[in-house]
Amino acid sequence: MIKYSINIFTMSRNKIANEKQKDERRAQILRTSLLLFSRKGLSATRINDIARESGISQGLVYHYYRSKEEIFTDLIRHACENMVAAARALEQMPIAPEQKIIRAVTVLLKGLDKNDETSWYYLLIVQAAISEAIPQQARELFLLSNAVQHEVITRILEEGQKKGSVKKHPAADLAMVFWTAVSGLAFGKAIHGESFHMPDPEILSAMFLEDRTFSR
Amino acid sequence: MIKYSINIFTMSRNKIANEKQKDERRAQILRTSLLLFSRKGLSATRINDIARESGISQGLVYHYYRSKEEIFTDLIRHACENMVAAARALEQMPIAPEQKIIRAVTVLLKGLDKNDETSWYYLLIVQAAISEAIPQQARELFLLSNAVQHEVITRILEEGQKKGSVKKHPAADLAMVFWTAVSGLAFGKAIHGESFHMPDPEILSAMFLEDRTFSR
DNA sequence: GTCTATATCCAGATAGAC
DNA sequence: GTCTATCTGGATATAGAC
Repeated sequence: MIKYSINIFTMSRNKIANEKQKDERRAQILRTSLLLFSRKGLSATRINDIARESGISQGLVYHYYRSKEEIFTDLIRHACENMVAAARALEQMPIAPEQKIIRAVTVLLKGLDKNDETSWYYLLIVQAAISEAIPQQARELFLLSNAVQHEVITRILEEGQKKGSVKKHPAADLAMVFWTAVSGLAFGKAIHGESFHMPDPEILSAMFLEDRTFSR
Repeated sequence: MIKYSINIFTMSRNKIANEKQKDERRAQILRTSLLLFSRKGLSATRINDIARESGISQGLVYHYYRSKEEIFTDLIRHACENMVAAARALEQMPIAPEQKIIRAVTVLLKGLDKNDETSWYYLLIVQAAISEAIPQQARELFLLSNAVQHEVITRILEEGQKKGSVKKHPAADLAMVFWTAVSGLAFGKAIHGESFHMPDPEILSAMFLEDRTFSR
């Protein structure tokens, strides 16, 4: 009883510390899971691999997550939130539409090229997109963020078409080719790993912009 | 003894019939496996699923194939052989390089759009490419055929550049973007299924060819 | 919170009857 | 050739000691 009451303070501090440590552990599990999932996919990745690579026991993983699927879905959620946030931020920028396109291409290519968590996220999304054997929730998150990204790029392209800096194909089609190219690159990266060298962003941008956009 | 000798003829005929039936069964297993692998990937596809979808028992699968991996590798081999053969055939055609590019784009897009075995093969290759958890042999086949395809397109692009019909970026880079776009489309197809509508082949071709190639 | 041990389940592969 | 029944291994998830 005494022990209990005099420890309210201490407990409170410990709780905070514990929460912090718990978050760190979770982050650690997420990080190694991200790497493994992005390389092998959900169903070929073993909880055991995740535990070993995280330097903890298999049982402990279940202290932080209820299942492998939950880890996966959590990662997809983070990935999607980041992508959507980036898309919205891009759209809000006070620059010309063609500059937004160039910037989007540049940022995406750089992210893919970096060979760190950022690129792993792309590959994870590729994994999630491609297999039917992923959690329902993860699939929904992915499709939603996909739709948002497509809409944003479509709007930017349309804006550019109005002022004549973007090629005149239907904007939705162009947007589709845009994301197609990006996923193709993520894909190339997934295949060839570090030896894959990204194309010059200009090659890609040029595919959507009118030539004069560059020459002036 | 008698039974044996009088059956030499019959056996011979049966053997032929059996061989034929065996081939059909194998083809049947391959077809259903192709569909399943292309949708869920190697490790999420169960031998049991393959058996059920093929209308046979699980045990019987092992009469025709030694393992799940063998089926997978067999499929990849077929896919790669076809891709390489198509690439070589394209290169040999007696038409202008820019026409070869247009034709390649058209054929690839049509194949992806068809929603039959052809498109499943693309998706299978995507599956194979993306996961580290595939048989070594399958990976090697894939990388080899990839290299060949890349070389073929590079040569065609270079040829076109000489006569001025293809854009002047480094040919190897353009070729990479070419295959990147194709895999991106396969990828889009994998995600959105039948609702995914392929872009006009011209949009893609135009990304590699000089404008005058179309207008003249 | 963390580990080890273990229960449970499921999938790949085999054996053997028909 | 085909099936059913079974073995075996491995992976998820849980229980319980510390």
